[in-house]
Amino acid sequence: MATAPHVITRFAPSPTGHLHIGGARTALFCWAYARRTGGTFLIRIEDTDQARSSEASAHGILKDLAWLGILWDEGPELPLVAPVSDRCGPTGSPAQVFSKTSPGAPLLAQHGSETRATGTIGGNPRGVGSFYQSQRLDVYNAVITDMLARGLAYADFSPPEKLAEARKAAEAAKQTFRYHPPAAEIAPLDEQQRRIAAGEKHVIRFRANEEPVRVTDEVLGEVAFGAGEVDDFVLRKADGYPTYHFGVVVDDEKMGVTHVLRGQEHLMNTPRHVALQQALGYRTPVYAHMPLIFNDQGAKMSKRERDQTARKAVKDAKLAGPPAGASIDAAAFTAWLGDTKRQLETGELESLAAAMNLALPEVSVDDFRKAGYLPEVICNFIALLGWNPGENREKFGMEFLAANFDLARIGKTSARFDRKKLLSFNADAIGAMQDTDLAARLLEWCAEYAPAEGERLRALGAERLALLARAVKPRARTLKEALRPAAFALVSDEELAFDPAAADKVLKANAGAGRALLLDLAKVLAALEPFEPPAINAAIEAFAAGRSLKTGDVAQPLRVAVTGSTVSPGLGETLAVLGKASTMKRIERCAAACG
RNA sequence: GGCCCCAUCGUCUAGCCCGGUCCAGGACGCAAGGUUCUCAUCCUUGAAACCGGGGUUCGAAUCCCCGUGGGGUCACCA
Repeated sequence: MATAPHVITRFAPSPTGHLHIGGARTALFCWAYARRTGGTFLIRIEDTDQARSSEASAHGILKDLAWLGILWDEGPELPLVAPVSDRCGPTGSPAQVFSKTSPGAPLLAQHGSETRATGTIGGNPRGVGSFYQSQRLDVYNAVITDMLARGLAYADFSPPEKLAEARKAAEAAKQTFRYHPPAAEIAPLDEQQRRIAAGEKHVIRFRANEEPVRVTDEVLGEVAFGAGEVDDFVLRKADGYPTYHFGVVVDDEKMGVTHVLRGQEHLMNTPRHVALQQALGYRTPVYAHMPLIFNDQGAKMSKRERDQTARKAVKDAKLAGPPAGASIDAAAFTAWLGDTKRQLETGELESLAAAMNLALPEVSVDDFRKAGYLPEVICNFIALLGWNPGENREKFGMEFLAANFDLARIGKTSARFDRKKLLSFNADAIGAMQDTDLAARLLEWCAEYAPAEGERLRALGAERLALLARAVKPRARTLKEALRPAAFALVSDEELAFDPAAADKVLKANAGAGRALLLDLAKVLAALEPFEPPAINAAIEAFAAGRSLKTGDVAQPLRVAVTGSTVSPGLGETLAVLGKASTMKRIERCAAACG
C-alpha cells in the first residue's frame, strides 16, 4: 500500500442548473473511491459556457453535495456547520450547510456524536486551483500558445454558419461529418498569428492525427476506436473560453487527477481526450465509465421528464391556458404546451404543478430533498444503481462505502431509477431512526420547506415532539409525509375541525351512542395518571372490556374527538402528545359540536 | 445513419472473470394469509428471470460467433 500511487479523483459539474441525481452518483463514487484508497477528492467547476453558467447554480450544487455528505478535500470553499466526524458521520448523518432560506444562519446540529462547531469544505492545499475554469483562462491560453507553435493546433477563421452548412450537407448525404481539412487549407502559422493579433474572430482547433485510439476502461474493459474517429475539434471558443474537452484534459493534468469516473455518456469523448493527452505528452488517467441511470421510459434520466409529466397532465386536464395560481405567462405556456422539446423555468414548472396539485418526478437532488428524502438514503440508493457490495447486502451508509467501494464491482448495465424502491428505503430508514433523531430531522426539513408547521412542532417541546416522532415513524415514508399523521398536533384545540362524515358515523349514530361513550371515557382519562401511552392504552382497553365492547368501539369516538378524523396514529401516543388538558378540551369541544 | 456500450424475475441485482455446488439467491413491487383501536407498521407464504440461434464442452446463466433488442454519442453544451 505504501507504494500505491496517491489517488486523486474529481467531480467536475457545469453550473447550469441543479445537481442531477446522476451527477450526484458520479460525485459519490469519486468521493468513495478517494476515501477508500486514502486519496484526494476534488471539485472543479466547469463554467466555460458563459451564457448558461451561474454562480448561483455552482453554489447550489456545492450545497447539495455537502448536504448529501459528499465532502471534498479540494475545491471551492463552502462554510459548513456539521455534525460530521471526519468525512462522514458515525451514523451517516449528513453535513449541515447554511440554510438556503436564511443564509448565514447555521442550522441546528443536534445529532451525530462528534460535532464540529464550524468548518470549511474545500480549499487549495496543493496550490493547483483555481477550481473555477473561468478563472483559469491564462492556464489554457499558455497551452494553446504552445500547441500553436508546435503545430498541434491551428486557428480557424471560418464562420460557424459555413460549418453548419457542411454538417447539414453531410447529414443529408448520410455521411458522418468530420472536420479534418487537408493541411493545405490551413493558414501558415505566421498568417494565423497575424490575423489573431488583428483581432479576427476565430476558434482554435486541435490538429488531430489519424491514429486509432485504444482506451482501457476499468468497467468496460478495452474499447477501441477506429482511425479518423477523432476530428479537429475546437479547443478554444471564439469567446476565448476553453471547450469542455480542452479544459478537462488540461485541468486533469494540472491537478494531478489519476482516476476519471464519469457517466457512460462520456465514453465517446474519451478518444478525443486521450488523443489530446498523447499530443501534449500528458498522462492518461485511469478511466471508469459508469452505467447510465434511466427513467421509466428506459432513457437517460433528465429534467425534461418533469416537463413531460406536467405537459401530459395539462393535456389530460384539457387546459387551454395556465391554471389559476400558476405564475406563467400565457404565451410561454402555450408555446411550451405545443413544443415537447421546450422546458419551463424551474419556478414556472413548480407553480404549475402546485396549481394543478401535481407531483412532479424528482430528478435533482434538490427535488428529493424537498420531497423529504434522507441524504444518507439517497446516497445508499444511488450507489446501488451501478455498484453493489455483493452478498445480498444493499443497505449501507457512507462509512461502508468509504471502506468498501471499488471499481471492480461497478456494473455495466444501465439501471432504471425505481422511485418505489427508494421510497421503501427511505421509509425503512425513518422507521429505524431514534425518536429524537427523527424529531430533529423533521425540524430541519420544516425549517426549510414548511416553516409554519416547523414552528408548531417546535412549540410542542422536546419531549412531546419525540413522542410525536415515534407515533409518526411507521406512517411516514418521507419527512414530508410525516406531516400528515402529525396533523392533529399541528392545529390548536380551537382550530381542530371534525370530519362531518366521521362524526356522523362514530359519534352521532345510534342516537349519540358514541358521544355518550366518549363522555364516560373522558371521566376515566381525566383521572388517569401518568398520562402516558401505555397507561392510556390500558385505560381505553379496560374501559371497553368493562362494558363488553370491542376496543375499536370506544377508540373511534375518542379518535374523532381528538384528531377530527377516523385515521390517526395510535391513541396512546396521540393523547400523550396532546397532553391531558388539550385532550379534555378537544373532547368537550367535540361533544358540544355533536350534541 | 456512422461509431460505441449493454443484455438474469415487472424493477434493482447476486451468480459470469476462475464452466458442474443454480430445477438460479436477495431486495422493491405484486398476490394471498396473519397480528392490530383506525391508518400504517410488522410477520408468514406465493407467483415471477438466464433475449434468440449457432458453436466449444461429458456439462454453459457462465466461454466464442451471429442475430435481435435497448441505450449512448455524433456542437464554438458540458
